[in-house]
Amino acid sequence: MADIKAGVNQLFLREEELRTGMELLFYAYREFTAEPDEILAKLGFGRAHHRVIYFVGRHPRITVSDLLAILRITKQSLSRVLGELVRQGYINQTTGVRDRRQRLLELTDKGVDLERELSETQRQRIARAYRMAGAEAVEGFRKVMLGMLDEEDRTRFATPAAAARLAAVKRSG
Amino acid sequence: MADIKAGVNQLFLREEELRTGMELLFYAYREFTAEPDEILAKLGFGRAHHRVIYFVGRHPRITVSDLLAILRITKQSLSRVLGELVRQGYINQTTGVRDRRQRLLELTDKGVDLERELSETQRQRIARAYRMAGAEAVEGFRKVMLGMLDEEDRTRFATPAAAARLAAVKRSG
DNA sequence: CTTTTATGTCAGCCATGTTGACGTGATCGG
DNA sequence: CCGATCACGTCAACATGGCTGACATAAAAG
Repeated sequence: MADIKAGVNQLFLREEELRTGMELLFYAYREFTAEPDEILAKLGFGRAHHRVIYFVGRHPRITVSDLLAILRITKQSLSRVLGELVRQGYINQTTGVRDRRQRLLELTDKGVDLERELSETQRQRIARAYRMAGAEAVEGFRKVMLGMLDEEDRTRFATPAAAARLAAVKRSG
Repeated sequence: MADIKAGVNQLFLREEELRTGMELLFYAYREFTAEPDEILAKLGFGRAHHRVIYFVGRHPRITVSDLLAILRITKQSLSRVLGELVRQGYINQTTGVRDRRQRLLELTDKGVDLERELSETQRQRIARAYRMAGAEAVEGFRKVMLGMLDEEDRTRFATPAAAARLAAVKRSG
């Protein structure tokens, strides 16, 4: 009897704990995107533009295919926002050297400026959270977040060196 | 000279660390929503329906205003999805007793079933991440995630007791 | 030389957010 | 008790950003 009650109670606590985790993710993500969204709106851009600018900034000379794999959207969806960013001078396209079918993407100076402005508030938010929580908590945060990813994506974060090697192999324009 | 180099390097490490955090959030959220989205699509629903079902399930007899405050969308946007869910028998509306202007929302049995099905994969994903990371890491995860929220939202998670009291006061239909 | 690949483009659809205007019934404050 | 405010609903129009399907071109690969 005591055993059963303990079991049920533990199950309840467990579910409550998991739902708290789900909600933390929801609220954190919502607030994480709110501030850049305001800046973007003034430029006539949306969150999709931000994602493109961010990942092109993060992976200079990335190919369109690789960017699509990160974003997990269709090329038609990407082309709309990417096209605007190129036409308005935030992103450059250069033909790949090794493979001339590729269009390698990179931020212009204007693009770099915008990227920094957009991610500034986000970096500050994370920096604040890291400071408040402490180094040990940050390590725990990373472990849990990594555990949430599928195996495939986890490799992206395995070791910076490994990720860099991977990226270099795939690029090599 | 050595001091300057160290400073610059530390700045670089710090920014790299923050960007890794940003990306973890992006990838985790993306994968977190992917599986429920598939189930929803089969029913002709979208992620917006999921959010409504989730939070109504989480806060039985919640008012429309309170739900709007959680979701941070307009009532017109909410009414579209909420209306569908009510018409299709996933959610019940009952007139508030203390304040007859209110429409208190709660899941029907059908709604509870769908909610469980939708959140099942998400709970599994979090449970797996928690197991892999360990109890101490989970505590760190929670600390960091809380630090990402604005003060206002943080209170929602302060202590379960406080949150329950708050909710009870606001409801009391 | 044929096939596959990387990319682009046109057209149309859908989900979900927005603003603005307006209506109804319930509550509240003076 | 009456006017203001509040909770909620609804109609209309629009924007963003996903999607599918079809088709085109140039380069690489076999």
